[in-house]
Amino acid sequence: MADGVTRPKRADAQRNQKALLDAAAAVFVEAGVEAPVRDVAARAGVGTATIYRHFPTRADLIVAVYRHQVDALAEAGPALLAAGGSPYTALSSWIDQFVGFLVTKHGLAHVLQSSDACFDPLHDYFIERLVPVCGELLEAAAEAGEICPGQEAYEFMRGVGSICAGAGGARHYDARHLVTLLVAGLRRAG
Amino acid sequence: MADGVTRPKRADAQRNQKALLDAAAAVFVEAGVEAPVRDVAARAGVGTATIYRHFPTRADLIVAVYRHQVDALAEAGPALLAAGGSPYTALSSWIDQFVGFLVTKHGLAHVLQSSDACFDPLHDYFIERLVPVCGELLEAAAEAGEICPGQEAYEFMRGVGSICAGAGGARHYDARHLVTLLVAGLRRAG
DNA sequence: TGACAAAACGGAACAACGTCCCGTATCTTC
DNA sequence: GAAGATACGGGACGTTGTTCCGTTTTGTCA
Repeated sequence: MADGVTRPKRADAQRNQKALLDAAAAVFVEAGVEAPVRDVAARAGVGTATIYRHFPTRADLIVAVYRHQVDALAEAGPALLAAGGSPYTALSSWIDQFVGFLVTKHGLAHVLQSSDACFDPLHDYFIERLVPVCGELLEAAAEAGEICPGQEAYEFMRGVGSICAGAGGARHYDARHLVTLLVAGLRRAG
Repeated sequence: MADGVTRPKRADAQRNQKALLDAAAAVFVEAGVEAPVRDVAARAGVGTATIYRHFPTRADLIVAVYRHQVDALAEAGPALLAAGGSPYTALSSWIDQFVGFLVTKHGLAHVLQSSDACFDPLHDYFIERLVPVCGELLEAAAEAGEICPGQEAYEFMRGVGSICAGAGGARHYDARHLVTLLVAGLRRAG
């Protein structure tokens, strides 16, 4: 709160923060989100301590890199519902978008479901932004009688995330297909 | 082959191997299968190199600890099919047993789906023993018209494993329930 | 029984990584 | 342009996986 009154960051700090974000985005693509901190720092041309100053935990850095995309996903949910198709179709499409997001970010799904406290900020951000949206979609589909009611949104999202995490470089493994099974299962099992 | 002609291991080697298995089983319960190698060695009262001599990779140790239980699971599949219930019920029960096995072994599901080459022996052992069994169950259920045909056993097992891996200490996450959804999805989606 | 060679052992050593500390450099403000 | 606050850089420390090498234990054969 009261963003305006806080003194602006020093120019070099702003520069380094941007350099770190760019470097992290590039390194994450090449080596996954679990790439060594030193690599990100080196690519940004800063010392290792600087990365900790700007992003106390790795999770903070990951959140900063992907915040826009997560927000876009969060906004896509209500849009799909409002688009007029059936709620189940909207749910299905949204989950598919979520899967598409996760499987293209090497290692992201993996750390997302990690129980390591160091990733809590990441976990919390995803929960805060996406679980409510998923909850709306599930509820709408349940009210329309398209799926069995009572499915917890958090649990479901985590299940989808887990299935995506299993995709890490495996052949003969189609996360999209398995998630389709999971979504289809909502129609039948309670 | 020709087990009889290979010279038996030295007495101290046999002793240490047993001590390591016992120690590993205990440490895995307390700290998960990713517990530090030093901890297992210390609990067994041996040096760190000894553990590598007996079990070149961590996966070899894990396989040795859980081999009996995996074998029992593999044998349970045909038994369930022969028991007379519907193939879908047999499949469902068997998968439930698999889930029960995984969720009680901290971290096992997690390393099972790891892409780290160090876990390949573990991965391979599970595939070799369980995928064929799952394939039989899937095929039987498909032939009985209870599920859509064409589901790859490996992919399905891996999906179940991934869902279990997501359970690592999370509250509000019921791996069994999600797997039930996945199994139910087999009936509907292709 | 005693000695010798093979087998196995133990702990130190090395490398990779996450994290933190402290002396130094840079920036803002006046 | 000087002073104080802010931020920086790279080295230091702790943890873990893995390997090397001098030492000990074991099995065997005289």
